[in-house]
Amino acid sequence: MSLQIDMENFIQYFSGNKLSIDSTNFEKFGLKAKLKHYQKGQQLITQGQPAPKLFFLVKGIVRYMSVSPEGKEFTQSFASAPSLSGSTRAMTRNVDALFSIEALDDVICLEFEWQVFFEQMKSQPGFLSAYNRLLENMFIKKEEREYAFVQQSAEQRYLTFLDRNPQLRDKISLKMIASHIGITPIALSRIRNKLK
Amino acid sequence: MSLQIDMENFIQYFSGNKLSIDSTNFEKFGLKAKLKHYQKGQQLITQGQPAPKLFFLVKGIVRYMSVSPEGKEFTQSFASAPSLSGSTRAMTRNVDALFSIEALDDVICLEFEWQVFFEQMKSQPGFLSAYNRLLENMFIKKEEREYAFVQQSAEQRYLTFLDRNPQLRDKISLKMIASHIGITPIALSRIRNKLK
DNA sequence: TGCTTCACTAAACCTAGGTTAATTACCCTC
DNA sequence: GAGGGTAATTAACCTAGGTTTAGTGAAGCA
Repeated sequence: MSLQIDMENFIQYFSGNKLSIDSTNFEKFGLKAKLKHYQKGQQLITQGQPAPKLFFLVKGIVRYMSVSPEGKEFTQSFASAPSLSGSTRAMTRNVDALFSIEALDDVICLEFEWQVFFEQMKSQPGFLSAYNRLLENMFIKKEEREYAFVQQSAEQRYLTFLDRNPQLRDKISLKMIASHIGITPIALSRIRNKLK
Repeated sequence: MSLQIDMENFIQYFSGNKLSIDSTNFEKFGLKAKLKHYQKGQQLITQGQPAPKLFFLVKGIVRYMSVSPEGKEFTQSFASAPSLSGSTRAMTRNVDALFSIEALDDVICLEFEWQVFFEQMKSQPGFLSAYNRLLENMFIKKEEREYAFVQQSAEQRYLTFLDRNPQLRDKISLKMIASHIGITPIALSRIRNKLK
């Protein structure tokens, strides 16, 4: 897989988010990106450590997860290629990451230094609007999740999850789904049993 | 309170968010804003209805709240002047609001049509960056809240709330705090009793 | 072939928080 | 100052989901 093709995907991705940049214009930017490969289980960023990087997933699936002081795992979200990935908080505020991003299968991605990326991109016409659009979407998703945690039962959250993420169904374990919807694997097993 | 002073606050607010616009530049924009007054209990936007407006709170406190199909209230958040207010989802996606915004005391605010506001502002140097910054902050807050709901007990969430919102403490009822941290007023009363 | 590890399930028991209902304490307004 | 609302508290009881422990089956490995 050539870098050229990856950049095409990247541009495509942003185009879908209403960013109009022609690819020649974009090429010089490509030089700043590293093409990386992560094996299943490896971490792209690590909880408690600086995470100044932005990733563009070309292939594979990742999971955002953190471990509480008491040792409980929580899965904030999943992301599958093609998509942008990284910790907004850690990148933009220059603080340590509150979660890790871990590869759920073999992952190929482009890696950018956020500060450099943002400095270069913010002058590109349309970039800031595309980034706004992205942030709005991210915010709206979190809002929906907040609502689900407070107003819905675990069973409802599980059904919603299945409904919205059919492509993940066979890729991730019950344990991960459970920690994403905020219950224990045992509780999810009970729910499954009840549903069938 | 003159409109002029309100615009000053508004500019000030954005300046704090790294937007540099000189006030003369801004004046022509001011003509598009309506200065509004809401009595305690009135709604700025209403759940289930279009909410294309952006508000700049000049005075007062509001609460974002929704009622579930089963009739349970949930308080998404509070906002006190000076700050921007509105439903990101409803404004930017042109859909009905999922929550209401209700005045908790007498509220004075500037009211903008989001579409017009955004169209005019997006060409102002610095505005898109300021808006990005705002969205990032909003997202990070929701992330923290998501984490709290999953990893913390109701008691911990209550203590965090008190800690972070000392200015709200005497302005809002126990019922509202309870519905904000995701429990019933009765449960919160028990927690208070246990704590004292 | 056995040994280990990990994913999932199942049963028994526990607890945080929900639900219902009663009680007090306030404000209102008439 | 008598009624009617609403806010907060308390107690009794209930339930969703957590915890502990045990068991099964598949995957990896010596």
